[in-house]
Amino acid sequence: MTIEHRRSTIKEVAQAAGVSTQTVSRVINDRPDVSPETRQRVQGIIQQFGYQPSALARSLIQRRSYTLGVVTAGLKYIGPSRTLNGIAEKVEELGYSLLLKELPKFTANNIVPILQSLLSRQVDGIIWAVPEIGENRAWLEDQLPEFSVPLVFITMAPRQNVSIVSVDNYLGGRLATSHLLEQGFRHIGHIAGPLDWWEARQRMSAWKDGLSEAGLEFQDNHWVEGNWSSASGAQAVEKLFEQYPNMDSIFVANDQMALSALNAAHHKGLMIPEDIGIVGFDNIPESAYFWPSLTTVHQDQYNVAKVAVEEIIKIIESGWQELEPIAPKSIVLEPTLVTRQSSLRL
Amino acid sequence: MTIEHRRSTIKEVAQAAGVSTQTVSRVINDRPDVSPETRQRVQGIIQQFGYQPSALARSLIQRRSYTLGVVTAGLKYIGPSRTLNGIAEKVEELGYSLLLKELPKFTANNIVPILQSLLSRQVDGIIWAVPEIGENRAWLEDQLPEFSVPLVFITMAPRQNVSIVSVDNYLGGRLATSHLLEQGFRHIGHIAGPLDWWEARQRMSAWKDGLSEAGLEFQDNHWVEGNWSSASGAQAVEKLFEQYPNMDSIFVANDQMALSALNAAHHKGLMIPEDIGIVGFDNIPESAYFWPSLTTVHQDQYNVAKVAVEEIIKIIESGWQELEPIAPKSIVLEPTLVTRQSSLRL
DNA sequence: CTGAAAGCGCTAACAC
DNA sequence: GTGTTAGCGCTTTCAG
Repeated sequence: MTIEHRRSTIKEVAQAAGVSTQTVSRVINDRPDVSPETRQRVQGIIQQFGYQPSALARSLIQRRSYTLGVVTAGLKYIGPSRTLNGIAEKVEELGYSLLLKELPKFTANNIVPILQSLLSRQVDGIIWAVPEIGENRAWLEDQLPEFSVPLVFITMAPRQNVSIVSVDNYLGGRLATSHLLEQGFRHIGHIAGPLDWWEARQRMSAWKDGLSEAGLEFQDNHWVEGNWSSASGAQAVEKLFEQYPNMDSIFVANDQMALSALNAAHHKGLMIPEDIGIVGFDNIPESAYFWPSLTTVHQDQYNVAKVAVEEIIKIIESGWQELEPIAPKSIVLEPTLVTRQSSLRL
Repeated sequence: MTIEHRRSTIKEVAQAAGVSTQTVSRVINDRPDVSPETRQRVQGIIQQFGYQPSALARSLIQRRSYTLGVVTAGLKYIGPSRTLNGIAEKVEELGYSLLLKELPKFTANNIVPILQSLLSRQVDGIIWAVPEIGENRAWLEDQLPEFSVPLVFITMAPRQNVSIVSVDNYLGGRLATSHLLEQGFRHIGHIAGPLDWWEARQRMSAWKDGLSEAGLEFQDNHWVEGNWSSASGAQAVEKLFEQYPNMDSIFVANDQMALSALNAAHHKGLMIPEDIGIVGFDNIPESAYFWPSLTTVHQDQYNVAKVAVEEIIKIIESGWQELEPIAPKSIVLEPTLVTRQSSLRL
């Protein structure tokens, strides 16, 4: 089986087999109405020519490309790339292809051309895997009603009439906070993610609510905002120690920043978890090998992605079979707490 | 500007504007031979209809899709996803689209269908971003001669008549080893990556050569093989300490495994870098915040990717303009050493 | 069971 | 400047 330099066409195959192009079409589409002999002969020629039908021509006439568009941003971060990983695997598994667009910035606002580009290539659906930040969902309100293909969002605040698959970030924050309380920590600080991120806000609210339900006072200098990076975490933790001298533990909004918190504690000569307990968020693979190993909230981005793909393909297929349209819904997956040395003092 | 539910066609625009489809075509392609008035009228209708030409139909007739195929594997790892990040950004910048295929395994052997699928969608070129492992380049020998579109590989051993963009892994390994020697370490162990990976072998050879050029003996129990993960690094370093008791430093083939080496040293109560020096490879962003901060070899996967995209597009465009074909070449980028606390004892 | 005709949405090549 | 014809590679529809 070789890949011909000049790809052969259905016409050439038909001529060589002495049949019409429709007959070849029937063979490659496994239609029943071809005599066994004809089918065999045609298949022989197909093999011999290394013939492969043009997905392009097919998409054009069938109005269906078996291709999904995926829009992402910040692939250099672990979260988005893990998500893309899940999408790519699941899509492949279900026999679709993937057209990838990466936004130059998380908050890119001229998304119309991106969408146009995807639609002009006849994608059957679009997965929007860009985190919800600031006003970067504003376009949704005007555009969605007249949108021509199914659209599924990954990780954003629930909305009416939109299909969404998310991890419950609020629950994750609650798990982290409760755990620290159970371990006897009473002065829990927080290093937040950038608060224009929906996810960061969710985690922070959970921390606040966790404190207040435990009857603990919350002050504005008990938390500092970071930007997810280890570098920002280093700055944040420094400031937090200053602002909150009797702090005995920190819930950090992601593992990279938590790493810096561990690092800062070492520099100060503090013992972890005796002097200061630390809990992260994400459960990146390395977090089990931090020093000490990091307690963190496990969120399965990979699985979120797979569920999103299943959902959109379900919607696509149902539309194509003219079945009942599937109502948009929010699917929320639950994170879990992974307890390790950085917080366990009981 | 709205996205119409039913996408309009060139024919509809032509009718509405009272011209032929050809004229509309000229307008959307910015051809000069249209009168200003006609052009304006047509553009008005285009705006009004929200008309967007079908990239599919265009690709079909022009035999050119302005789409690149990219084949990757192991997106859950930092390296491949960083590479994809660079590819996606550069491709976007140059006005192309990206069709993404992720192999289920690094060593998947039935790559013909993958290639077929890409070619059947008329990609203008393919970037092969799967690491070279075991025999997973075997297909190249038979297939390449008759390959119909440009193909550029990222990170593999140089070969005749193949376009390749790589980081010089051997040089990286030499930088790491020399640095440890300069710092006065004389008993340098090595935690290798999986040796069916070309990159892992390069790094290891450099370590061996570095030792022997310094007149140091090398023994087979001075190194252990890992699989890039922190978990494997933890096992490897344990074994290495056993096998090589008077070891005073380790060159670890990537940062994740180096993290485990740091961790193991802490557990053993060893001081870093006084008792044991450690150097990693990759320079992941977190490595600056390990405890202590990690000396490592910086390889710019992002830049490799960008160069690869530039190269393939250069080849594509030249082919299309019927210029001199661009000869395949190997482009090798140089890594640099980033010195931090884990190895600096002078 | 098989083929001929028409056309998906667009553009190349030519006419006028 | 503009329109007509033909056709990219395939499938749909309908005739036989």
